[in-house]
Amino acid sequence: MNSLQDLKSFEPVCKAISLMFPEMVEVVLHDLKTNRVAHIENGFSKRVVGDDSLIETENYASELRPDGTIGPYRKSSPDGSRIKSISAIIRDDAGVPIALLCLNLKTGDLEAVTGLLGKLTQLEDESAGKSILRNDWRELANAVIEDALKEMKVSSNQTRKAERLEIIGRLLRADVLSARGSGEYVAEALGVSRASFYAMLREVRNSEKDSSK
Amino acid sequence: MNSLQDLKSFEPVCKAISLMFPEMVEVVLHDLKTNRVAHIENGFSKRVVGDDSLIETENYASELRPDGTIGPYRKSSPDGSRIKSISAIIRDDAGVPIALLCLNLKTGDLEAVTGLLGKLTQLEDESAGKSILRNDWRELANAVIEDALKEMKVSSNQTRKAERLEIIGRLLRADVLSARGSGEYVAEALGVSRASFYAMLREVRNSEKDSSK
DNA sequence: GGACATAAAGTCCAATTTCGGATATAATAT
DNA sequence: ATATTATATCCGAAATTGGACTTTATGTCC
Repeated sequence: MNSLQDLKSFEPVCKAISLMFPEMVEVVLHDLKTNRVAHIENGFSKRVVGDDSLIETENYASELRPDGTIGPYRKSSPDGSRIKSISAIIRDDAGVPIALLCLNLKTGDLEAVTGLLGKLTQLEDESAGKSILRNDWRELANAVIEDALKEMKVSSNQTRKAERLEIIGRLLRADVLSARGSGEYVAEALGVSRASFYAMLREVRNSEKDSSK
Repeated sequence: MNSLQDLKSFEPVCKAISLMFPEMVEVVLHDLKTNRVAHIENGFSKRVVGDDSLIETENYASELRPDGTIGPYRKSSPDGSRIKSISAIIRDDAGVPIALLCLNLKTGDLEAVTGLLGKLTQLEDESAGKSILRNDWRELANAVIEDALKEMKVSSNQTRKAERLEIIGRLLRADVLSARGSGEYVAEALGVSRASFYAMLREVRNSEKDSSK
C-alpha cells in the first residue's frame, strides 16, 4: 500500500492543530518511507511538500520515548527565531514507523516578553545569565550577532560592510566559526552570500594578524 | 544662566526611569533653548547627546495639556519597531518651558504577544482588524513590508533585488510612496540607499507601464 | 589504519548590484 | 517671492552575487 495515501488521513490532524494555535505552530508531517515532507501546515520555514526531510527525521529513534514522542528540543532557524519542537511517531498496523509528525512552536515573541517581564521584576543586575544553551553553537552565534547589533544600534537589515566585519570578528573571537557548518549558517544569518562571508572573514583574519605583530 | 546646567539636575530622573524599566523605555531630555538632545538614557534610537531634537519638540505646545504632559502618541522607528511615547514639559521658576522629557516605550514585543494571545482566544477569523492606525503612512508602510515578507517567507535581512522590487511594487500600489518623506523612510526600512531605492522604484514603474499596454 | 565517499571550507571571477555623494528639478512651506 | 525640503537622476567606485572550482576535513566501511 502507498504510504502517502495513508498519511493523507493525518492532514486534518495537522490542520486542526495549526488552527488551534494560529501562526504559532508549524506542523510538518514527514514520510519516513520516502524521507520527505508529506504535508505542511502554517509553514514558516521555507520548506515545502516534497522537500527532503533532512536531519529532522535522521536519528529520531535514539530519542524516541516509550510513549511515542520526541522532545521537546530546541531548534533555531537561520533568521534567528527560536523554535520549540516536539514530534510524535506514527506507526502502521504492524507497528512499523511510517511517519513523524513534528510540531514547531515559534517561541521568539513569547521569550522576548518573558525576558521583559523578568527584567521588570528583578532587582539585582545579575549578568551571569549567560550560561544557558551555550552548547549549541547556533544559539551562541545568534546571541553574539544580537548583542553586536544592539551595541552598534543597528537592526539586522541595515548592516553595511563595517558592521558585518565587526560581527564576524566577534564570532571569530567567540570561536563560533570553528564549528562545522557555521560558515553557511552565519552567512545566511547575516543575509549575505557565502562568497562575501568568506571574503570578509579573510579580511578580518588578515587585519587581526597585522595588528598582533 | 546656562540652560544645560539646569538640565543636569534632571539626569538622575532620566536614569531612574530607565532603571525601573530596563531596555523598555528610552528617556530623552530635550533642551528647548538649543533645541538639542541634552541627555539620553537607554537610547535605542540612533540619536546621541547634542543631536538636533527635530520634530520631537517641534509643535509640542499645541498638544500640551494643562497638566504639563503630551501624549501618549505613537511613533515608529525606521526599523519597524513600534513606540509609545509620552512627554512632560519642564519649566523654570518663571514658568518658561526650558525642556521636554520624552519617554519612549518599545511596544513591539508586547504587541506581538498581545496579538498572539488574541489569536489564541478568538474563535472567529475576523480579518477586519485592518482599520487601525492607517492614518499614518509610516505604519502602513511597515505593515505592507511585513505582510510581503511574511508572504514571501523571507526575513528582512535576507532580501535580494527580486524581493525588494516586489515590496516596492506593493508600496506603490498601496499609494504609500506618494506621501511626503516616504522615499527616504522606505529606503531605510528596506536597508537600502536612497539611490538604489529610486533606481528600483523606476524599474517597478517602467515594468508596470509596459505590462499595462 | 587506510581508502573511499561526502560534505564543508575556502578561493576565484565576471556580471550585477549597491553605494555615496553631487546635482538638478519639483514641491511645499513661510 | 524665496528658502527649504523632498524627489529624482547620474556616475565612478566599491561591494556583492552566484556558480564553478579546489582544497581540506569528517566520517565510514572493510
